[in-house]
Amino acid sequence: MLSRASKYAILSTLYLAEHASKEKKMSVKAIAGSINVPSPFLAKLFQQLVKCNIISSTKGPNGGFFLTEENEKKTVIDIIEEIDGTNKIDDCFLGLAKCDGNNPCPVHFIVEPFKRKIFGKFRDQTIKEFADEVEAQGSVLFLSGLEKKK
Amino acid sequence: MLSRASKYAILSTLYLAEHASKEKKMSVKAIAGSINVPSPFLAKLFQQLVKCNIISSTKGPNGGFFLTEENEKKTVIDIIEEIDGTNKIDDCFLGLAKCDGNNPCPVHFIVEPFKRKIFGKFRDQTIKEFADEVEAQGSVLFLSGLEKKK
DNA sequence: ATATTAAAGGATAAAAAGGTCTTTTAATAA
DNA sequence: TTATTAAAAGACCTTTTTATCCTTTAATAT
Repeated sequence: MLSRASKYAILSTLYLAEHASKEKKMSVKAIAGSINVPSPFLAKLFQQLVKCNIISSTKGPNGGFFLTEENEKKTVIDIIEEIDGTNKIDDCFLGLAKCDGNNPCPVHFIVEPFKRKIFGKFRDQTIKEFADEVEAQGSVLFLSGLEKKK
Repeated sequence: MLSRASKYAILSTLYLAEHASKEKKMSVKAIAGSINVPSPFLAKLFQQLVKCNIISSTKGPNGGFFLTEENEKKTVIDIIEEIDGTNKIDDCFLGLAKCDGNNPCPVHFIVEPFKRKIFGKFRDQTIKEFADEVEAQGSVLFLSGLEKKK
């Protein structure tokens, strides 16, 4: 459903929202190390995210990545659409080119409500809101290994 | 979530259940043509499915693929596990290596009920039962294009 | 100003997934 | 028993995805 690339992008953007700020920018390496993602790959993804204004960066000493208030208003759907492309998000679970209520695949009516729910959340919650919820609920953002001490 | 290969395998097995029988075997080409799947690729998948006794085949004139009563008792999960491997089915939506109630990814509690529902169905319904339901509900099995006339 | 730091950019490599083709084997109809 | 048919087997090829590396550019601390 989601490519590994967009999973990385989502997790690291949420991580940025939680741990970085204009005053405390984070380097690719630090983030990649924290959430356990290959850093050169993440660097590429971040280039893309900066270009489309989902995250921000500055170069040089004390440079790094962070979110502006504008960035914080973006959504997870924005990330997915940027990385995976608009079209792929809503693909039929069984691969039918045209799958809808009139033309349902064998699991359409099970998958539909789930999609509605998760993409609704991804669309309606800002990154900031999402990150706050993640923090409040103690959700996990690192792919593997043990949590890094704060 | 599912590879294209296992999507093809599921759709074509359901198609077999509905349209083929010991008396009326179907060739790869016929099936591939009907559901709009590349036939050499489907041929490879069918080899695998025959080996693990999910579908059956005979060679020669009037040969082809069909389901025995034993085959009909297999499940969609059996197909997925054979094609994609046991492990991949239940992967975390956001790619966490270890994602569960104690260690939830940010969308765990949305994804969990969906997985429970769809994999429950895939596990508990036999291919035969599933195919009958598909037929009763008029679900679509062809990937693209128009339905072939019977 | 200059050295240093960290992102940007571009080129490439490795791996996985998806897809094709040709030869061999086995069943059967004639 | 032979020609024919259709699957089995195995070798390839292509595209996409994932991942790495090296050079350039731009901040900034000194």
